Amino acid sequence: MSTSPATSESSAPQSHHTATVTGVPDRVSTDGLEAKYDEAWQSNQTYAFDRTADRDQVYAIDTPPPTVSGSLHVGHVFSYTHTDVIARFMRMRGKHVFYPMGWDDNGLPTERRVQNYYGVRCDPSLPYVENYEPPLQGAEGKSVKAADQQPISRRNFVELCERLTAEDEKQFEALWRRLGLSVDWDHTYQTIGARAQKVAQAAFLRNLSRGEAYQAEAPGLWDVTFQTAVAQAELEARDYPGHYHRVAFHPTVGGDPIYIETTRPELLAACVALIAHPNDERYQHLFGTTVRSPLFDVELPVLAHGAAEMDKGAGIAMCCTFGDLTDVQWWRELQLPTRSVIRRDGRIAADIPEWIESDRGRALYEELANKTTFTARKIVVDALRESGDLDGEPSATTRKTNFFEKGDKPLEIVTSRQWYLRNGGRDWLKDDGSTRDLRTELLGRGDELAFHPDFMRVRYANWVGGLNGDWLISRQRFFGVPFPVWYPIDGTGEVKWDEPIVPSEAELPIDPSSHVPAGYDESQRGEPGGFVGDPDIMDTWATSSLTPQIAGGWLDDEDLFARVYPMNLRPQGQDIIRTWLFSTVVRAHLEFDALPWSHAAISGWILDPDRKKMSKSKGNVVTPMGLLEEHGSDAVRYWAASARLGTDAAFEVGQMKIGRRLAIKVLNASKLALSFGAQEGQAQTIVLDPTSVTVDLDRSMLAGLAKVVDEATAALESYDHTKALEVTETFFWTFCDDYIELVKDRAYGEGADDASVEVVSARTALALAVDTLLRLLAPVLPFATEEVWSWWREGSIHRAPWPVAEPLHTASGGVDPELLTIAGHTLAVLRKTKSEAKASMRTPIEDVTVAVPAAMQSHVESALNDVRNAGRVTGPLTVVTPDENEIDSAVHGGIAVREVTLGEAPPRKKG
RNA sequence: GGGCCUGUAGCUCAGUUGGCUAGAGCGCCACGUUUACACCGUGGAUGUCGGGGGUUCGAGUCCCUCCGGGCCCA
Repeated sequence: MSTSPATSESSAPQSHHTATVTGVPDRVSTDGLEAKYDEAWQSNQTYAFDRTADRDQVYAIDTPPPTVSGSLHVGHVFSYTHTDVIARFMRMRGKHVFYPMGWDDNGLPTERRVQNYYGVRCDPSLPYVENYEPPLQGAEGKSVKAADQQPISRRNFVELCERLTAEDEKQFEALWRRLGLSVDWDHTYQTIGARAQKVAQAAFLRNLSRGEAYQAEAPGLWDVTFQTAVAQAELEARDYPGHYHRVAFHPTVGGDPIYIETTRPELLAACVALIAHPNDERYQHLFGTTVRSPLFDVELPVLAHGAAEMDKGAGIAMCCTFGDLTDVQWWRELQLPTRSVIRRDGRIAADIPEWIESDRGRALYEELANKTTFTARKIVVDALRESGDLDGEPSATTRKTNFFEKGDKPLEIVTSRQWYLRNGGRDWLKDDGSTRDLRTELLGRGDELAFHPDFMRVRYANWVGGLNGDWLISRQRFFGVPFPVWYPIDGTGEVKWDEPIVPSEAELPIDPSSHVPAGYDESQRGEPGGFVGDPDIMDTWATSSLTPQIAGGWLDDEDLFARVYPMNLRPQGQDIIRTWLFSTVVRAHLEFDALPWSHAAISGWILDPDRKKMSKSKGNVVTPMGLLEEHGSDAVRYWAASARLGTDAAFEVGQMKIGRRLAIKVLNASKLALSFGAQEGQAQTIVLDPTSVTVDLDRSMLAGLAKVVDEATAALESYDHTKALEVTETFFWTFCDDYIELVKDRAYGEGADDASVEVVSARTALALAVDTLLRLLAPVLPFATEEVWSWWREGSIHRAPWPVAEPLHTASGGVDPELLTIAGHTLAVLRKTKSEAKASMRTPIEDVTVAVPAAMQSHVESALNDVRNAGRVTGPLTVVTPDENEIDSAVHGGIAVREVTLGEAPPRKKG
């Protein structure tokens, strides 16, 4: 290995190289290569980014930051390998690859883990404590009760997070290094780190100043467990068991009761109207009239709205504040009153609402106050049953209900003041009265982005087209990036939410719970005439949507940023197109009016043998490190690289074994191909001069190789690593099984010193082929190819130029690549006669007649000497022309042995 | 209910704008330890291309329909 700092080798044609073969071991092995080359690559800075490179020479990758508090699984290894293959290809193409790695330590998983590990809880109202030491260390597994957790400031909490995740990061990095990711480890970032906070806060303030971020008091989805608002992108619809209750409402003017069916009778007190479809014949006469609710006796209008489903339940629904999103729609479009009864903790509000006037209604409500929805439901249903307003008994049903993806209780809808970021989900009427169609603009960005595979574009378009609101970015949690705003408090103690005080960008990052806005001092916090910090934090995606900016040095290192942004590639999974990919496009579009990257490579899932998505809960999850140790990194990479982008792949140990075999074959075949001219224990010089290749069979092989180079290059250029691997691998096996076997004898010649043209032709062709094949395989098998490279070349193969077909085309002198195929078929039929005679391959053929279709005869003739040697033909080999009807071209191209006389196999050597 | 992907050998998958007799690897069977390789080599067998219909001289490929699997959105 060269110890000089890595630079790209000159892209001079490989023909000018003279290589000295010195380090071929007696026995080759893939074992230990990972540690050996990880260290070499690190000390040689093989993957260091050259930050003097201009933008057009740079290939920048916006790597998905894995969640550090989680654990890496096989799926990570799978998709990260796809990215690394492209990174290595681009690097060999002469690009300066910017390939940083991030750690996602922002968000609920880390928050919970820090709480349990250290026995603490974040309370932003507390002051920062220097040199804080938590009560517990490594209490993981035992869940610490909330009451026993020590409350600490947000800054202390973040510090503990960084302390805990530092360990995780080390483990993650060790795995990535062992896998052979060509990441520049000097460029790492964290999503809760100071830089990320600064970028997230600055981007937010810019959004705010342009009117892209705004606050609104609005009904929204709310998780009662985590007590935070939840965005559309975090929803998950799940089947949830419930019961239909048929409940009677009574017309104010008297008459037959009207029955509705509801799954949420506990919301009866929050009912604001009954609503049916305007075309529903059954309810025409009721529109415009009023009814009284049972138990609570509240007078309610009967209204018509198209969103009422005629074929569902009774066709008429009770509209509450708020049972579901349709209730919100009705509330907004029909200007209905707001009658909330559910608190943010999911319990029924304590105070008796003023709209309930009857004594029995108020008495019943008192029973409900402070109860959970579950208990409240029982009370209401019992009361309905008693009053006779429940028709029949509740009937079981299953319905789709919205859940927070990390939660396990159905979401409620509560009204709260929240921050929103415009994302095209809602019409944008600007202050000056003009409108902006952000949705169409963002759909256009989706069209602009090159998705691999292309059909993934549809998922983006469907999501953007289906958005029903702006992006809710505030969360009522404590751990995360705080909103960098304060609010003035007027003389009466009223908080002026509409007049946020913002810091300058230079002050960022700030925490409004401990920093003080300019012009105030700490004593004024929370006081009339003073200020109060925004208590909320940002949605983690509000930071994660800025990874290209965070990794690229935006606002801190504008020189770097100009060289790497916008980036070239966003690799990720298909599940987060709606979140990570889309939100990143939104931020880049708003801030820079451009895409954040030009390509998106979407990897599929790993499925277990039952074709189910592999998951931890299945219990049989293989640890990635164990996998790499068992099979070797090249082998695991081979398995990953065998699966196309966008396609789910089976977890297949068999495929890894094939990869391992390929890696070992690369070592062994290269060892042979490079050592024909070697003297025992001496260095051997190989001149990689294509003009030395003079024999037609050798030229034919190079012609085939040239085609492979073209195909593999074209495939990788279009992000089809599978195709590139397949054509390369197929050729490599032909090279081993046919070409090497055919030329072996000639390449040995009369010994190492034999410099006859035929011998030199074979040796040179072998070396050129090894040189080319190693480069073609280097992105998938970085370790084995680097090992071979170290035997005879300078520097790292991973900084060597990607092969080009032109010199190989020239060297082939126009010889048909089919020649090798046909010579291979001829050798195969000779082997077949021995195999069928159950004879050793060493058995000499004393006399043989081979039928060769006329069109192929000249090719057979030109390779005849090599064919004879490889087939151990010691006597006459007669070529005859078969009749048309005798030719079976499906078998060995139509070549067949007619008559054969086998000799006596030489005696076995002693083992 | 809408959208997207998918169904090819026992298994995992290729199969280009429709074009000769549908391929590969694994596994399986038989043979063979030849100075690169037993973590090996050589040879062999293996198909209702999910079903049905249509377009075409010709369909694994295009169209319709049905069935199965997966994902996303209602």
